[in-house]
Amino acid sequence: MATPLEKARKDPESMKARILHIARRFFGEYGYHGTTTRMIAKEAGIDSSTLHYHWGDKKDLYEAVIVDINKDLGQKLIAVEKRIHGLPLDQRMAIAIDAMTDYLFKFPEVSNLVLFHYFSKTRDALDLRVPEFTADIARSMGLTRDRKTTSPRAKIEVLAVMNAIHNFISGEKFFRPIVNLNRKDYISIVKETLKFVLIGSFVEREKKQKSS
Amino acid sequence: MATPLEKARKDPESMKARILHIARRFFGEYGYHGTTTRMIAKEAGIDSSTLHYHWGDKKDLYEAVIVDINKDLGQKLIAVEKRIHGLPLDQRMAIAIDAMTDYLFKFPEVSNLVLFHYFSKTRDALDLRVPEFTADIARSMGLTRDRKTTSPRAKIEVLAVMNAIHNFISGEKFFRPIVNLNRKDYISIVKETLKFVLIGSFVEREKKQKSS
DNA sequence: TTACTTTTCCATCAAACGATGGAATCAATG
DNA sequence: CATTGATTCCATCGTTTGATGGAAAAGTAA
Repeated sequence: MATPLEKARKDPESMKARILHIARRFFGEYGYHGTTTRMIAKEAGIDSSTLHYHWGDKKDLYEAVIVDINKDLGQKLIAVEKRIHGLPLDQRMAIAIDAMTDYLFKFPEVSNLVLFHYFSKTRDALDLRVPEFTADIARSMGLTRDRKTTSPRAKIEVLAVMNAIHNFISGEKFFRPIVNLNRKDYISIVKETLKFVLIGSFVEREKKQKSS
Repeated sequence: MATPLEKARKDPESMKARILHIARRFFGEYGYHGTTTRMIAKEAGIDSSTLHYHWGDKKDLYEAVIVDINKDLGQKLIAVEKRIHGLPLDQRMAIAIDAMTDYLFKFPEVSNLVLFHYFSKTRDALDLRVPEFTADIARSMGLTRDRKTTSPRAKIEVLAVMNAIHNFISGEKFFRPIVNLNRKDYISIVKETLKFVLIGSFVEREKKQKSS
């Protein structure tokens, strides 16, 4: 029952996990085609055939990476959901944005890989079913009227918020020189701006809805 | 004085322009490493050596593509700026979001390439200086107090807005199945949502600033 | 036509890439 | 110790990729 990925996640010291971790970073930075198995193997200090021994083909390793980061992301989202449950909307959003931003700045490959997966195609036909969080987040943020279905509008709103966060993490190397700030200041100004831009409209709408 | 790119931009019927146009699409969809010169040549119905004859190395072609889309983008931004000049902030933002969204949905490679350029590295050492629009947009939107300098905060705000737009264009193939809408409805709901999310906070802040 | 230039294709190269078979090494168990 | 299984490396294969030289074709001007 234990898949290779589960094994690797349980024992972070294993070579399997070591390779997976490095693969996350490289695939995140250079994308699927921009990353070679030799790059990963060299960084891990092993031969590329050892990599193949543990994870099979490049495609298989990439799929494992995608599944891996989606598990991490899902766990983090659940943890955040618990923290904000029951609070008023503005606090819910502020805390969620802070927490997710901190987390993603710590593991930027997650944002990198999510965005790569959104925005680019791959020549190799790899079909990976990725868990879909938009509906859950929409529910957690109280954007769904109906308990069961989530409207397209609500999902689009969630995507707008999530992507806004991912962008500043993945785009750091490009954006930070533009604003000319050190990493610490960049992170703090990003968090401020995200909260400023993203929260206002939602809170305002909620006010109007309650008053009517 | 006429660079190859300028030539190609002036005569859209030429083989040079034809290759450039196809290269835009492929580099936008598959990224730099995900695109092969053979793919582009095949799509253009020519031999890859003909491609090389016109544009030189792959790196050179890619650079030409980046410069090309940045010129297009710059021209579009200037055109939009003229339309919104003098209007109140909420209208300025609404019109700009509408216009840019329409434009980018028509030429999605532009968003694709911009985001690729933001979020991913390339193995080949290609250093392209890309024109930087954030300061101009910030000025055009009235986010700069000082005439000459643009604060980091203002630039980050501009990036947040621009990226929000790019995301929904580049992410269409991924997001549209999630919301399960046809293209027309997707575009319209994206525009609505962008205006809803992005405009509110800025207008609200301006109100407060004026009243104080 | 002829002479010359521009453009295109064909054949091919060297390097990089993903992948594999098999020998060598290490670890665990009796 | 010997045996077995798991792990790692080395050598190498077949393809793909970017790139080039040179012939063929198309276009231009006298």
